Amino acid sequence: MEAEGAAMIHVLDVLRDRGFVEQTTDEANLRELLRSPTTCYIGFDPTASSFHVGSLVPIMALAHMQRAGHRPIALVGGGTAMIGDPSGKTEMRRLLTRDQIEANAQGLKVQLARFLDFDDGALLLNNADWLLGLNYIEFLRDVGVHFSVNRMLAAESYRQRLETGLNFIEFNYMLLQAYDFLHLFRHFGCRVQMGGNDQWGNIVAGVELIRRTEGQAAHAITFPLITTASGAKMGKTAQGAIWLDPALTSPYDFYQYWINTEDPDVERFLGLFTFLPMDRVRELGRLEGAAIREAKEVLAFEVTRLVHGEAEARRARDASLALFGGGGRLDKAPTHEVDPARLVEGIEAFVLLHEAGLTKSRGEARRLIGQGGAYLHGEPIRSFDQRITVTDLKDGVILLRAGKKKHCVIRPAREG
RNA sequence: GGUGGGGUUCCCGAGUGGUCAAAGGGAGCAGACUGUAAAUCUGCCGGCGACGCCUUCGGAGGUUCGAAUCCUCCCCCCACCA
Repeated sequence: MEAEGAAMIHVLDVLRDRGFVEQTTDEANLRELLRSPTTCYIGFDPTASSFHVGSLVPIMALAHMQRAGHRPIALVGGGTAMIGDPSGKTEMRRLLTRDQIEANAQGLKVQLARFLDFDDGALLLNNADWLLGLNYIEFLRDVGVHFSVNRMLAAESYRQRLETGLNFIEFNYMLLQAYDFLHLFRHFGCRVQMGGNDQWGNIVAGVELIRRTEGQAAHAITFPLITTASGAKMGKTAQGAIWLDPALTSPYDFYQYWINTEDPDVERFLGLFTFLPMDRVRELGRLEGAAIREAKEVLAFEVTRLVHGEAEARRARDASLALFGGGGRLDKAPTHEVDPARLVEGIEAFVLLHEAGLTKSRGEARRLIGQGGAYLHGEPIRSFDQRITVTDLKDGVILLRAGKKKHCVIRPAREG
């Protein structure tokens, strides 16, 4: 790989350029280290069977590493998940059983495989493999000795929790994560750990542990906390998290999430969540006014393609264009089927709106209609009990809309 | 274990016998304005074929014509002390 090395941009610059880097340990040495193939890792919590958009940053970072010729390790925290990382969080996490964690880890691997090539060096490990068998006394003697409680208490990650209460099990989290790093260093020659900036203290604890026990240098790279321009956490909406699993968040909804990106975030997100060349990213970022929608379409399409594949991305885009622009196909749009017999009689609008999942209750549907926010084929529905019947079918479907963005295609169910 | 303070609708947080489905703020939703963006203004914001009915104020009982509000027991949380 060194053949084209001269022309290649250093990974660190790639990451920095794209907005991945918040802080690093001693940059000169890190930079030197990364000139040759290096093993690096990021830990992921198996607290669910799917990643959500918030995990895309570390996943992309690992992918960039592999593209640059390094070996990425995705470490599933099967052991640490049984404890719960207190970093930055105000409440203790609920503990999971081994079975749940195992099942979750399987789901995560499938998703990671879209970004990492496990046949070409990338590894998926589970720290339960070495943490669960630890002997307490030995651990205290070998690892515990290297930690100063005073320093741990000074760590930002523990400071907040000190005010509300931090229990002993959580207090040990830093030691275990440091031990993970040491283990990976010993068995896989891993020298770099990456993670969110809230992990800084934990990562550096590992770096120090390696230096003290092995006399070797290891490094840390942390990512900035990614929030939207208005301060919301990435991937969280009022409806819940945006998942990568298509069974939890449909490709259409996933695509819509990105289309609705706030203007000031577009360029930053293109850098973080796509592999588009930065020249192209900056070019798209320069678009202004309504033209910036074009950049959002590129963003939405690219991210959806990475996560769900080309075909699904196209279908999501088609459905989006069909519902919002006209033209395009409705195949993948949200759909609700009703019994044709009921359409002959007619279904009250507020009932149908609720059934189609456009409102949470019938009462909400009534209010929506009352406020003029419910539409039938683009026309406001006038009264809450207006009957929707077969005569409302157009091209075999009825298009309902709640507000500006929530659509549903009503289809008569086929007898079969 | 002791003492004191708490658990209210998605979140924060008022409310100490009726006027409470419960102030205020946030979040969310809709309309206007727009570009499927942001900001702003206005309205909505437990459920129900609905000017009424039903279910909510940690849980279970009780007092009362009437309880989120009073009493009893229980559960949980926090602070200080041990």
